Amino acid sequence: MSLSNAILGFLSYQPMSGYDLKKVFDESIQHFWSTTQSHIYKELDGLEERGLVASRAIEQEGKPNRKEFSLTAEGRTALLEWLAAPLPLERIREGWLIQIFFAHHLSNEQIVNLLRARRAALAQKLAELEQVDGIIQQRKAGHSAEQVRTAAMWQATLSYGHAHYQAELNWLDGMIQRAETLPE
Amino acid sequence: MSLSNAILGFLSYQPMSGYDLKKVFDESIQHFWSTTQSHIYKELDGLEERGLVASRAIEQEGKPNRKEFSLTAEGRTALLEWLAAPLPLERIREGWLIQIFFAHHLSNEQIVNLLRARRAALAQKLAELEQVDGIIQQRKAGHSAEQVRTAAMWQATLSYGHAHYQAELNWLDGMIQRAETLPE
DNA sequence: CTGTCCATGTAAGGCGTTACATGATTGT
DNA sequence: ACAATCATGTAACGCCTTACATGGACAG
Repeated sequence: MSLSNAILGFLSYQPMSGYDLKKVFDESIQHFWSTTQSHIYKELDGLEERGLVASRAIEQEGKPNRKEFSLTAEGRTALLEWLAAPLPLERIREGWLIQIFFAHHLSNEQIVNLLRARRAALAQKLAELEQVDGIIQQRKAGHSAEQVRTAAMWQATLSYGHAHYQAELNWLDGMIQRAETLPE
Repeated sequence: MSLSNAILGFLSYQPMSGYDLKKVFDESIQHFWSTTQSHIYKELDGLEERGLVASRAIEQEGKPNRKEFSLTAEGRTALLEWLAAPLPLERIREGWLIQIFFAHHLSNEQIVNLLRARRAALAQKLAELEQVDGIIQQRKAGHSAEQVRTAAMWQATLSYGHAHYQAELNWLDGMIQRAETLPE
């Protein structure tokens, strides 16, 4: 559901091939939604069957032919409907909390190692996020209402990631202290 | 991977049937990991094939027979190994951020509605978390090192959820303000 | 001459959910 | 009378990932 709507969203800007879509995914929403080429191709098939997108073949010289997809009127309607209706909350699903839940089987030192390793990985993700911020600044050039709105929403997804990583970092710092003084 | 290790984790306390496992899942880790009975049964089959758990049939009167699973020595080793090794970070995967990313297609009012709806849902989840806290207090009775450690880790998963919900709530409050004054 | 870009896909499998089937016992 | 609890599973499907296949153009 999310993937197909993301595809509709990108096609609302301009017609694109599956290959193009993979690139824009990686450039703009990869920090909160990743996907694979094969999945995109499959999903495009489904979308076409449902009449939400239409394709046309484009012959090219020196390069493989392209299959370009564009939004149909129904596709645009479906996108707008999906955008406007609040989604049900997905519950937290963090495999690594299972580790924490049963971590009392480990030594305090092992627990602290676990937490520190995660802290380091998280700090690196945060740094990567800053780079996405750079990309947004580059693209932001325009001043039309539409461009300001688009940039604001992009930035919102970034600050969401920022807030979450930062919250977890703080939690980890507190946990590391507590784990050090647990009765063995 | 996570589910099978969660099962091993619970079996490290005592032998249990698939039915029992579903209950302890719902009582203790449902706030960050949900699952279904059918999935548990399937996973138990796999675990038994791999020699990490062993089953025995127990006949009962007036009730359906049980199939009780217990950890084997290999199972215990596998659990301890899995617990001690840091897991790779799973990337953020929030379908609803796709909504936000393309929300510039909506009116400011619609965007604010979206944010407020999520805010309400989130506040309710937070309240539910507080209830889990009550359950922990009940169980905490003992004072042995083992009991203190177990309770501390349980509580840690709770405060993790708390931190995340609270961070998102704060983010939402900021976003609602910004969305109200976006150029249309 | 090695690797990356362009471009489209197939096949297989893992993880997870929903719906369904069965049937006795106990509580309201 | 009706629903919940106890207890185990099967079948079908959805979402997603990994690995694989193909092949020309172009840059180092």
